[in-house]
Amino acid sequence: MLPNLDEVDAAVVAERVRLAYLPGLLYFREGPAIIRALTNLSCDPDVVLVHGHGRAHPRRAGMASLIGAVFDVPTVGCSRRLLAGRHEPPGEPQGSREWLYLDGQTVGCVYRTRSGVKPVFISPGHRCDLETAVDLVTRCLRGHRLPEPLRRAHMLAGKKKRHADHTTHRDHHR
DNA sequence: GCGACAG
DNA sequence: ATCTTGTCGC
Repeated sequence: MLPNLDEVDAAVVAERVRLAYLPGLLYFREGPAIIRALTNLSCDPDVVLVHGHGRAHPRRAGMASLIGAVFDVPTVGCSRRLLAGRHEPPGEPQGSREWLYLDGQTVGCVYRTRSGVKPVFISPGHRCDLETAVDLVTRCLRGHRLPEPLRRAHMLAGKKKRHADHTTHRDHHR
């Protein structure tokens, strides 16, 4: 939780993906697992930071937008790569930012979370505006490229996957 | 037709 | 995402 970023709850699930990844259709592939994980949380979050885009999507309906709609919870999208839109390159110093435009609309922000690394793409998902989205990500930074909640989720997911793979590939299962 | 293309 | 060699800074 803010402002210390202490972990107050966590839920991790392991599911086998059924669909191939298609740009713009990530939700169909990974949405189900995310929904299940969020359902397993003990506490309901005030906001969900999603590793993916929100409004910065060809149809303005990225993973963050859809996950937010499912639970009617505020969501913020934060991605490492651009999916749609155009922008000027942000300055090198940490904190430098540029708007992300798509079809004449400002759909996100290209933000340099730390100097020397590629910027991240922040866009509001559900029940959130761009200003608030950038503010949330900013307050979740701890000197790394990605905000702490996403790094934490990544680590937990990796742990879960390694354990699942290990368990599945053991001989004494046949 | 060519390039772009979340995870 | 996953794979994978090499380099850089705390």
